[in-house]
Amino acid sequence: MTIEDKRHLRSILTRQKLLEAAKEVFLQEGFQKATISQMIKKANIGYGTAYVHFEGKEDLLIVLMEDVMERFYEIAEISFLPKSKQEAEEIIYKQAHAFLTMAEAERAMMQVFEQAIGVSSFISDKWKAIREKFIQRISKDISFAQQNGLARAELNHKIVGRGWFFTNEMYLWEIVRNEHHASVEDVAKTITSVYTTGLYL
Amino acid sequence: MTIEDKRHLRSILTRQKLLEAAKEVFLQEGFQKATISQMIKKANIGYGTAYVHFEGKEDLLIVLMEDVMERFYEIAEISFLPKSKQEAEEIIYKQAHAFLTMAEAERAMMQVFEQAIGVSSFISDKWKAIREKFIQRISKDISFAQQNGLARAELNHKIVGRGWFFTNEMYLWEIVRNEHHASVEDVAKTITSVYTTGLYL
DNA sequence: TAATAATATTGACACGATGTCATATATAAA
DNA sequence: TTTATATATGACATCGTGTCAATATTATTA
Repeated sequence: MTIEDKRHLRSILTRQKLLEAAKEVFLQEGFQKATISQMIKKANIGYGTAYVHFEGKEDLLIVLMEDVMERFYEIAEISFLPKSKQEAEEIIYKQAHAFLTMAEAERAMMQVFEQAIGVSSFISDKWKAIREKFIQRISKDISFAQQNGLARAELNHKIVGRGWFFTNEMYLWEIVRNEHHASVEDVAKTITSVYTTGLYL
Repeated sequence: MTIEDKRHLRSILTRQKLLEAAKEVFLQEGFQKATISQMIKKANIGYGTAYVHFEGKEDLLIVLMEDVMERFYEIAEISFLPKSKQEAEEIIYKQAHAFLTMAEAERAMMQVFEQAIGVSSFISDKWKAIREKFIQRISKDISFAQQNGLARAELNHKIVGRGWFFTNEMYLWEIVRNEHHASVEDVAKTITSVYTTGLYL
């Protein structure tokens, strides 16, 4: 349709140049130190142009994070219908492992993201949505296991689910910061073992 | 000694006035929106004076947080020598409860602190020190329990300890943000139950 | 006591980042 | 070609920071 629209194409190109420049600057400087000036300079566009395409730094980062966030949602949506304690442990291990592996795979952008969470309530809300998605899923799974007599029914599934995700999340950030001293496998294996032994019958 | 030194007394008074004003501003505006200008205005002192007494916003907050941090260290130092699984659960519950109760008791300042952790690496390091103190203590306790045949020896005590603290810490921040929907007692009871069942024999 | 030294306070200033807006430029439509 | 519309631009106003030479206050010395 508007393939022939040079103006629109130019606009898209400008936007693209800015996004690429912004990514470079974010990775190099971190979220806080990154400035619009650095980005527009690197993209060879005018200062005001940045504000035509985005509302500011936060907006730019959110667009850059979108595919990473999408992958988190995919992990969160992994279905979970175990028939035994052992089967549960296997599935839970895989999910924890996949989750923590994301931290390693996307470390650079996640580092920027972590900084941004502390500064921008907009970005903080984005992460909160991911967190709630996971917790909702986990809690539902626990509930399912309880109904099937696999898990201790006396425990509040929401509280347990949050707690389990919290352990995973904090390990995620440690890995992102490169502050972990154990391998992703060992971490996933150990926390999963304590969790499933503590919850399942 | 220097009780007669009017200059020094005046200096201490100025510092005190600034600290009090800073606290008010921090609580009202949060860490990011709080400005030196607001503080010196409230304290009725000159702008440059603030920089004579403190290096900036971060420095001011750290001084204001010192007694709260001290109390965290006290909780972390609670000794832990259980003789049975049940005894362990009781002690661990108490510690978790005390930890989460701190969040409620110091909610206002902790909210400011949380924001500051995201922005200032200096303050972030302060919290990291508290975290490591807790984790070190917990890991040691696990190790002790393992040596006495109370806990599963095949688990890496450091990984388990970190994971356990992480659950507590995240619940702490939820409580600080007033985003929790379960009582401190229920949270402490539930996460302790899963943890001790998962770890102890 | 007066002069001098030491300490504490001050606000103007330079700097750097943000977001806006009137203007300029490039493209499309008439 | 002329007019209309979409994009791009950078100068500008605003705000917060941290510094520093100047000023005010208190102590010491002669």
